[in-house]
Amino acid sequence: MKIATWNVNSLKARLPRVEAWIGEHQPDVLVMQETKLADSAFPTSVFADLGYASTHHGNGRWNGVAILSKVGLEDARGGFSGEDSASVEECRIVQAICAGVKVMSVYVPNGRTVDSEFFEQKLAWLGQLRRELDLTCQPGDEVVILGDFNVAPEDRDVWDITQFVGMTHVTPEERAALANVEDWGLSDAMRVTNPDEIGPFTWWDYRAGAFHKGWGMRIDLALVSQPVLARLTAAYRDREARKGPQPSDHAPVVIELKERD
DNA sequence: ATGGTAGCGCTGCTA
Repeated sequence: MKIATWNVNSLKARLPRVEAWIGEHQPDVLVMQETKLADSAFPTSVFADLGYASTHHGNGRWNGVAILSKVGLEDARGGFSGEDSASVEECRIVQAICAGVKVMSVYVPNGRTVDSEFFEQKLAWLGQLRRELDLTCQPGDEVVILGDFNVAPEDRDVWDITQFVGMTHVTPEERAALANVEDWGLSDAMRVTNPDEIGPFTWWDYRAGAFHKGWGMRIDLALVSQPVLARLTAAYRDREARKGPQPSDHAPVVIELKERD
């Protein structure tokens, strides 16, 4: 079972590349972030023609998350489960059961600057994500949270930590909020399969030729529960997808799971 | 060229 995540930075702008990527990589499940679409504009039929059931949670201009699956899509639901969560959620989470695996597509708030209200909202959002796990499932379940976390878990997950003094994505507060999610019972799949590497990076700024200079960050993650970790055979990012005309600024991350024993 | 680029959508916001 191949599960992929990709922040597409506008599905309208990226649809041809997404279709091509699906054709080449044939994921069983593909989750996306930053579709920037309203639900009514989501190209359900395009993906259906490719063999995928889909669910989308978006308002239009900002954010927007989706799940595509050709192995079943049950109990699809957008937003957090707790009451009064709509204001904090902002069309940044959608989930479904795909072939018995609880799959979540998340787009964690950017945080902008450490002294802003948006930074506090980012930390609160990650707190809500932990609460969602506590409320809706157990660590012994098969759970995968994939998406753009906008947090680099370690210093080696950015190209030059000295460039990040006073910046978001690397602060102890953000890393603690991410760790609090992982402490529920999740492992960072890419780090498990690449224990000694720098990165590998999944995002490069469009500006200043950052991609070609290697100025990237590893902020797109696949967090897996222990039963999923036991099935994990590979985790990687597709750097090729960042190349060529009109790329997203993010590369897809893929995990592969063996059949259940 | 003294921030840069991309997307949305039409003015500036978000990343």
